[in-house]
Amino acid sequence: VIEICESAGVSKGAFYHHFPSKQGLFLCLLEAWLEGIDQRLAAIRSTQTAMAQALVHMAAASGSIFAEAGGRLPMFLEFWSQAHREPAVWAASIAPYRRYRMYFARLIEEGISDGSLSPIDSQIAARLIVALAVGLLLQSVLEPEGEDWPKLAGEAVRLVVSGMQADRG
Amino acid sequence: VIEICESAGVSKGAFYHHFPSKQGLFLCLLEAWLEGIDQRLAAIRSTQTAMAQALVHMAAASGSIFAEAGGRLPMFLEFWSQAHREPAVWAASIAPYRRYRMYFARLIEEGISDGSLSPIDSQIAARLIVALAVGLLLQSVLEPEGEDWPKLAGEAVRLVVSGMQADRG
Amino acid sequence: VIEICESAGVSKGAFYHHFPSKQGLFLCLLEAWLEGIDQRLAAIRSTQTAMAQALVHMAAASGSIFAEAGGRLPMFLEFWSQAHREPAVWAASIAPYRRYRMYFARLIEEGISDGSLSPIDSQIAARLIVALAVGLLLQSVLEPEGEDWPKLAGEAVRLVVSGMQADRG
Amino acid sequence: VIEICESAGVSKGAFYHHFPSKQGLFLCLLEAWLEGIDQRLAAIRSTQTAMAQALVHMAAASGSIFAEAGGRLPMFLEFWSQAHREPAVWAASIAPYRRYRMYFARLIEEGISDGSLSPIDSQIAARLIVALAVGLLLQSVLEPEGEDWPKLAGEAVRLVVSGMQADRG
DNA sequence: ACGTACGGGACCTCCCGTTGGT
DNA sequence: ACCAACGGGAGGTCCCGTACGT
Repeated sequence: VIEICESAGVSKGAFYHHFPSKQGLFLCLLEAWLEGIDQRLAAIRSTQTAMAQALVHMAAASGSIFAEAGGRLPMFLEFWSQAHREPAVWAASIAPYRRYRMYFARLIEEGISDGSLSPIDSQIAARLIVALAVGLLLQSVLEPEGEDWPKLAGEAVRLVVSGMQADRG
Repeated sequence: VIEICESAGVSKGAFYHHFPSKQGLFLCLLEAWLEGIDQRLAAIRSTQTAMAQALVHMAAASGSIFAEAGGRLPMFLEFWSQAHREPAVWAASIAPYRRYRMYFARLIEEGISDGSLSPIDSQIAARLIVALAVGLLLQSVLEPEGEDWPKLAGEAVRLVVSGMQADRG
Repeated sequence: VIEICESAGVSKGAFYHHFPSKQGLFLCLLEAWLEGIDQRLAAIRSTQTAMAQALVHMAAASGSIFAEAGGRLPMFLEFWSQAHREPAVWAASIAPYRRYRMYFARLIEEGISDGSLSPIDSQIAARLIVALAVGLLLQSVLEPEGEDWPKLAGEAVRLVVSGMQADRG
Repeated sequence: VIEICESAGVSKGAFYHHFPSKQGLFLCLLEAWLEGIDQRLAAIRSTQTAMAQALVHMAAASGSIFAEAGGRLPMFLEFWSQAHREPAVWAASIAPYRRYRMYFARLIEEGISDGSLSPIDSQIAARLIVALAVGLLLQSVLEPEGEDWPKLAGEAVRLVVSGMQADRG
């Protein structure tokens, strides 16, 4: 907290006037970050009619997400490793996980409806997408250099979508 | 550390007699865990001729891996969050990543050779596999209940392999 | 201080506009409280001719004093504990003690004069009265429920006055 | 806590190795203090056959109690003014109050049995005794100089016992 | 090999009082 | 008269690792 306040050029008193706790700040930052991601995803979704194409575009356009993750994920990892014991904070921290799972499940169902995807299990596919995204984000944070992560994400999702189109159960 | 020692029924003195530090213990645990995984992967690989099938079997047989991962989340989080400060931890964190990436890249190349997979980019596919595995593991430890993770992993990998077979670039 | 202000529905700015400090408020409250007590004691005293009866009536009529004391415990504790560090607080804490001691000493002397009390040491008796009053007040705020404190105070003082009448040194 | 540790010549680490919290230390000290008082009271009680005399002796022999109070009560007052919000600590802090009330109530009942006291309400009389003791202790702490508190306590209790013997309800 | 007591220091949180503005 | 934002610093707690004994 001292470090944060010094970076921001304010005092600890000011910090605790604006945030109920250190975790309160992190939850705010998390929320703001995810909101930005949501907006970008929604924007991409609205420009595409076929869901299969929308998913691929989302991955390919994930440049800003990877760029931001480099600065934020480490912070959140540290936060989570501390907040791990407090149920309330913990619940708020993993809620986004579930949200994205539902979000992508719905996208996939729409993709099945519009015919751009095979009739696969949307829940499984959504977990796959989320796991892939999280896994790639983690890798990118651990090895930020020497790899074009957005491009890799695009290719990977293209491959997965390819499977979603080909799969016959 | 105290918590760990109490769980084990020993004292801190005994702990520091066997391990150089807390991170030292975690490194040991990680190493032992990965070694076990390696052996199981190798065993599965040796029973299958077609690589595509081997990958699916690996995922489907991941029950013990998921079981062991449960409760290890704090360790992972601590590792990841410290990887940015301590080079030793960073090295230990990414080494397994690299190893599995190369391992799966080779598997995929063999799969392409034996015709069970399309001629895709093995590096990209390997990263996809690793990211998917890590992402699913993370999901499983975040929500350990109410889900058959090994089965889900099997389905997910089947979907991905399906894509690896269908993909034409 | 924040708590006080929130209870009052004002802000800290308003508080420090009206009071020099937290202790300043407490001094005001103490003063106002004691003033009210003084008036009530004087009123009772004026209705009684025999001092022994006056004392018993004062105790029996202490209902409002006990009622007001309820919830003031934090204030008393803060006062007492700070009296050792800050001379100003110390002075404000013991002044009422001294005043009441002298007040009751005079009452007792008058009681001896009018024959309603034995010729006891008025200083000692006054300290006894004050100590008893403070002790009962403290008990009442520690255990506000399940006890009729004014009645108990009346009985206790009757007992003490009984001793003051019987005592032969 | 820093202050305490510096006085004791140990480190904070050592402190929290021996006590669960600062309040834990205070509760230990309180317990030790009260235990000493209990022993002295029991010793006096055992040397006297008539309870009325025992009470007077207890008060007259309270020199060590007053002497110790000067050093400890301020500490406990400060402690209580902080622990005021925590129910568990608070309960442990006021329990002695109740214990002494019961203790003296029993003493008084024995005094009534042995004929050295009139048949008064033992509960009321016990509260009176405790209130008197606490009130005198508080006064002695606030004004440690210029007064022979043990002697005053002896005289006061003699007066009260006098009332307990004379009282006819 | 193992245990107890301890050192040292970081960390979050709290809270009184001030300040500039309205 | 009143308020939000803030400064400054004390304070309790936690926890990794060490020292010394057995």
